[in-house]
Amino acid sequence: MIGQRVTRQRTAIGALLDGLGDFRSAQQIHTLLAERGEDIGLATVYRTLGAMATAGEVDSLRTGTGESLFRRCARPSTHHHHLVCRSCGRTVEVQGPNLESLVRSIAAEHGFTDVEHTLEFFGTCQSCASAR
Amino acid sequence: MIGQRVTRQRTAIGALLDGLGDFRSAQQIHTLLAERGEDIGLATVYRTLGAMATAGEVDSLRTGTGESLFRRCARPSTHHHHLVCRSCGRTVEVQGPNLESLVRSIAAEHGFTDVEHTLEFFGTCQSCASAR
DNA sequence: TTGCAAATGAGAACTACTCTCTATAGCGAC
DNA sequence: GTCGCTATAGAGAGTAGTTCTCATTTGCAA
Repeated sequence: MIGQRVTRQRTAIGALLDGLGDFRSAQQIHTLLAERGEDIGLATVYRTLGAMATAGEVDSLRTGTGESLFRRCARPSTHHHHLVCRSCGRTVEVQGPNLESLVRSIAAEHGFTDVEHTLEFFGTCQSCASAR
Repeated sequence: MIGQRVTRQRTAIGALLDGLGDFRSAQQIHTLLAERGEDIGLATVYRTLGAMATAGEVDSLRTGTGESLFRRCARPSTHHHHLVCRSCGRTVEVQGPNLESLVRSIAAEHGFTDVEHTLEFFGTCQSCASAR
């Protein structure tokens, strides 16, 4: 997993993420764990999710309101983007345009290095739209 | 400008943004105003920038750390993206790929509506790279 | 079984932002 | 010019989300 030790907390967080298809906030994950009877500190949830995101084991993104969302992705290593429902978090992986060459050319053109990009799509999914 | 009244505060914020090419946070703008002798409340800076962003008078984006940055753009109405230096905020407007048709097709494919997208580039500019 | 560093948890702290409420001040009418 | 209405401003409290601190616990190699 992340560090060197396998703990009850990390195992529980990993297991929860495996059974969860959609993006969830750290707070939601904390609540879901509590509902499963896993009493894990919020700080530990944040720490673990952060470490997993750094290790590339989960994908993370930020909503327009500044909240971080996490999700275990089917294809963690390959580059992809997400279409996320802004009300329920339902997530679809989408194959974005290939931006690698664009990134390289704009970086070179303007003398920038270490250029990263963020591309995410937010919308309202069918069931949330009809629920309204 | 935004609402109906022209106030000292709004004029000062507008003038500052005009002389500023790069993305700045609300807090930085507040500090810059104070350095110019404009004693304007932080809440007013936030309110004004928020209103300007809603009105399309300034562009806003969020950094990876969840901070909102603001900038008066050369082409406010036309759709464009930004390459932003993560240490000094230096900004270049870039012509991104045309995502409109992609957005429409993925929205239709997955039954999503009101789909928006965010695409920003963050890097290190030449002077910040050599300063290190 | 022991020792020790990694990991946890509770709660304080922090950051960025928003709200509340009273005072101030644009600006159209006179 | 001045009056009056009400949009706007400012101070400071409040909020949400996240991170830090530090004492305690625990995984795991020896």
